[in-house]
Amino acid sequence: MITWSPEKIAAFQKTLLNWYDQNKRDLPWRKDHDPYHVWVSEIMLQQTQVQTVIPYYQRFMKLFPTVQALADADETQLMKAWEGLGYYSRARNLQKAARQIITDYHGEWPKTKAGLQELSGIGPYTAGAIASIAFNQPVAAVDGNAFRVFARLLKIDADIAKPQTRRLFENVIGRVISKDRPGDFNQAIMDLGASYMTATNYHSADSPMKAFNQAYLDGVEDQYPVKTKNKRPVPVAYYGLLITSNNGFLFEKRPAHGILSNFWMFPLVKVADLKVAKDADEGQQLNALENQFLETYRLKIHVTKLGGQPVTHTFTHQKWRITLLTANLAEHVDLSYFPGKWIPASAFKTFAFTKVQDKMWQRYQKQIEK
DNA sequence: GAGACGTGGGT
DNA sequence: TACCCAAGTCT
Repeated sequence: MITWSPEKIAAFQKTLLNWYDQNKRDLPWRKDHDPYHVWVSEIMLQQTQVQTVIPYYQRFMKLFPTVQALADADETQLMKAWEGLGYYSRARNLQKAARQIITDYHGEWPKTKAGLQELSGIGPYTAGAIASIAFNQPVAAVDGNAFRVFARLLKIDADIAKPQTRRLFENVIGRVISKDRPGDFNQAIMDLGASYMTATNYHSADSPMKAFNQAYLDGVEDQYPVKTKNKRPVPVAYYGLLITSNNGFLFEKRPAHGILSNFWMFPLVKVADLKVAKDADEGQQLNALENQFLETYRLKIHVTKLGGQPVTHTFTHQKWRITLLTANLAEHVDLSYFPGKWIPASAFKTFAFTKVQDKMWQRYQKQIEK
């Protein structure tokens, strides 16, 4: 696949690292090569932009300065620290791995890529990043940047959306990576991918690496990388319930698996799950919803539609459209059949809210003011 | 190996 | 609007 001569590889490394030395981004997790710092930043940066991560990283390090502190953190505090960052299993796996390091490894980090991948939440990319940056191992760290950069440099036609393609890129990078400065090499590729060689609006003509960019030299850079398109999010309709009593709002603990798992949220009922005819009107749906609450939870509610447009929220694979309903209950109703509890608004700040939950709350307040 | 898993930014 | 993209991993 790669046809570069040893001389060209050496020139590539030298040009790249010289550029990196002069132009590397000054980021909070680059103050040292502490594996804990590298690790937390890499997890946060998965599918997330640098500017989004910076404040989260800084707060996280103040709250949990060490692997031990993270291992000891309580669930609520951890999720509050991750609130709004998304892909929440990252946070749970982070703590799981911290506990693995403390108990299984007696506080000693595995220092190889293979060893690091044994830890929860650490896959081939993150293992390569930690191994190279923190432990100076000459291994590839293939993220979206590396895929994009090397696909263009070498005009690699493999579909980067396919899992098997990773191996090809790891092989290529294994041949060109600097054995002296593998961590800096990998980070330089990321900085290159985030500056001159972005996905759209790239500026390869100004890039320090343009002489090595075969796609650019051939005028076909717009054809790389090759990547199959994502599927569009599936629309899902919900009723969102803001049920009040003198004890606050009724919250439901979401299931342990699936989207937004384990969060305490305003109850959501999928419209498609209501036992009504497909062409039922809204009145029939609300009636069915009230019946379902009575039968499933032994709760007799009378819902009222809240004014305003439904709340919408788009995830990677689903597009939620939530019609908000309100209801009021006496504080002494029996909640023993309902997987939830009353939470006063004054205590909301002690719970981690997901974005969609926050939108529901904002919309409710706005409508109530009227 | 395809699909699930959040959110914010850009066009 | 409706995409696509951003330092991926797990099942």
